[in-house]
Amino acid sequence: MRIRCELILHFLRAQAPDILCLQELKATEEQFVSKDFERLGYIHNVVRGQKAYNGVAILSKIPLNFSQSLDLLGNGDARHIAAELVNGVIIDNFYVPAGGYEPNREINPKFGDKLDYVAAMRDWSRNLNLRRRILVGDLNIAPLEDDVWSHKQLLNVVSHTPEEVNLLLSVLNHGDWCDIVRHDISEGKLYSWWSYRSPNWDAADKGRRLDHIWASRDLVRDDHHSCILRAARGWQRPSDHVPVMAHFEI
DNA sequence: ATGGTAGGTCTCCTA
Repeated sequence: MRIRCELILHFLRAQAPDILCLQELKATEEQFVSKDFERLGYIHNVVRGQKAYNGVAILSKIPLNFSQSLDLLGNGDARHIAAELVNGVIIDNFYVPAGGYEPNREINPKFGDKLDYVAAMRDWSRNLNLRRRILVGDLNIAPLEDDVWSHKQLLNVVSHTPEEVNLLLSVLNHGDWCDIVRHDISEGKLYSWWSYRSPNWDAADKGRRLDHIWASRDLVRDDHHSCILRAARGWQRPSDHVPVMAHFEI
């Protein structure tokens, strides 16, 4: 996040969202400098930081009633922060574990942690009274065939295995969330992430939709819209993720 | 069939 401060400010000036949720800050709360964000009107900010790894934040122009942070694995990872806006809408911002390379929890404990984390999200979500609530984040899972460049070639690749996909869909369905970006853009391939390891990301276009915005059903109206800012992947010193945006009339 | 890049830091670990 620190190395991408200028990119974030550029995005905020250009798009001026009311709220920006960040994941994988790789910074402590002390290292998270919010003065520049405050200058742009984001004065209601909440951060859950961690040295070198993880870390999540919510930048907001809208006043917040309170914030909280869940530790779903009980290991101290900074992977969630939630805030309630003054209008009563709660935003949950998650950074789901990436899960390592081998999609087998017997030989790769990181994959087991990922499965456990998403299962804990399902149990948490199931007990919510789901109204006026938005869930966003780097969920590190691309659930649909059109969320990856090749469904068949990624079936055994962490982020698109049936085990992960079914777990994520169980969070979505048991909680009765609406995948608002897919609701708004229902047809065709849709990606939010392109690996750094592919030098020609644009031409090769081997992307995945790892970043998501979900909403409780009561917030889903006819007049909202979503978009993914693909162009941001081509900016100077880009992140491998691009902004996913949704507009709500609340 | 394999390796490719990036960031933060413990010169390696995680993504």
